[in-house]
Amino acid sequence: MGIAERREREKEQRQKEIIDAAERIFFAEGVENSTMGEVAAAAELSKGTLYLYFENKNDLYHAIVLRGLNIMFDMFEKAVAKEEKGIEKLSALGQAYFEFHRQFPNYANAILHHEGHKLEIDSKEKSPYMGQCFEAGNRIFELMQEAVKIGIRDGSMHPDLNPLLVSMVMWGHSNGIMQLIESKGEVFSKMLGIGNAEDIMDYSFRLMRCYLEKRS
Amino acid sequence: MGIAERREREKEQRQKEIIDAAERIFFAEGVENSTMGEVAAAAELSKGTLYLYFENKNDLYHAIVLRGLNIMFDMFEKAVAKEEKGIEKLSALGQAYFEFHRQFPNYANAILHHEGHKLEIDSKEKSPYMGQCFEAGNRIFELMQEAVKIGIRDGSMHPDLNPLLVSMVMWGHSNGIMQLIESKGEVFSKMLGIGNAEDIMDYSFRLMRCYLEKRS
DNA sequence: TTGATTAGATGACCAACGGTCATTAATTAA
DNA sequence: TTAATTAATGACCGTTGGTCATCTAATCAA
Repeated sequence: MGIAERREREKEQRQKEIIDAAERIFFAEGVENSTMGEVAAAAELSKGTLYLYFENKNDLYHAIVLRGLNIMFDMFEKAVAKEEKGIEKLSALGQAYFEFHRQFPNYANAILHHEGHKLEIDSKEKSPYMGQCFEAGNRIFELMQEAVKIGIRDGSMHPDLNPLLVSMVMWGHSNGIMQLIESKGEVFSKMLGIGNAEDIMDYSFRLMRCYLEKRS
Repeated sequence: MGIAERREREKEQRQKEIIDAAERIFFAEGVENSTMGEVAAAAELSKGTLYLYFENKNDLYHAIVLRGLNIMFDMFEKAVAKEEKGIEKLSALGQAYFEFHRQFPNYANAILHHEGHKLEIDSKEKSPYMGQCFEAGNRIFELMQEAVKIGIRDGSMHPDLNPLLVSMVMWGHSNGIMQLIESKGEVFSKMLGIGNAEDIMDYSFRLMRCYLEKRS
């Protein structure tokens, strides 16, 4: 029964090709300024075919976001693995976060954009890829919580910290900074003469470390 | 020569009425799900008339954002005025920020959404209201910087802090947290049993205070 | 008072887009 | 060879942001 499997592989391949094409188009012009027709042309398919593989434009977009989240998760996993102490794990996560934005700015922006949209709990409009993004986000989130817990246990972090809350806050803070850099970084650096993205990100992480470290 | 002035007043009145109508529509359904036709109907005008007062839908949207930014600025001004020490001014700013979100969630969301969009330095597409939003944002930003400078001068804040950078970071962090609450707050509180928006915001500000206070 | 001038308002109209579906083409099964 | 199933198509649809020739009414000049 090799035919069914081959069909399955071909289907996945097609899907991958469409996402590749969508990345080229969306990243070049922005999602809002891109049309499904353009993506179809880039994938050398008809527009209707796209809808055999994705529910709608937003679903296709979330397929790209999912790729980004998976890359991010891999980088985060390696970051926590290479350190022993909890506080250092978190510091490594911060570096990995920045490194991800440096290496994959397009995926990073896609994620930021995705984060900015309200996620209904009983989402009427939850497309398949949107759901997968939600789960991928949760995995990343659990990675952070685990690091905080370890940090509290090994004494490198303040014992009063609430792992869940502090992870939320760190995630929010990091994305907020990244979004600020992304949206206004150029304006700030040209008008106010402050450094590049790296400097600002670095400053932010240094400040964030203040509230994580065990205060003597 | 009262006619020209009356005309001017009437024009401003019409504009105000259109923005009022747009708020009703946009806030109820979300900008993306609202049409200019709906706004026109709500304003009891034809669609074409809207374009005599606003360049496009986005410009009209930014007129709403501008209202929000002006309210925020007023609240921030009062907040810094009522405290003496720099660190307390900043703390009051944090409270005012949260209070703004509590009192004007619609304006707050509009601002968050606006913050998430890239601002080109030589914006080809800078509409009138978009430009005014940029300036209003700068005024708010200067308010924060001033508070940090005062805090450093009066010794209530760490002397090594860079007013410009730390204001940027605070603004980014705050918006990041608010966006997280807005987009995932419900999910988190229902799934993970953590508190409401106020708790999270409060936790965030308490942590942020760690990196502002003078460390002994 | 009246005709000319001007500014504001209109809504029919257009192009572009996301999304659909009856039809066609190709592959597999009988 | 034929029937049945699956994949792909592109003409088509409804909606939307935005435009523009036309109309209306207030203002002005005489």
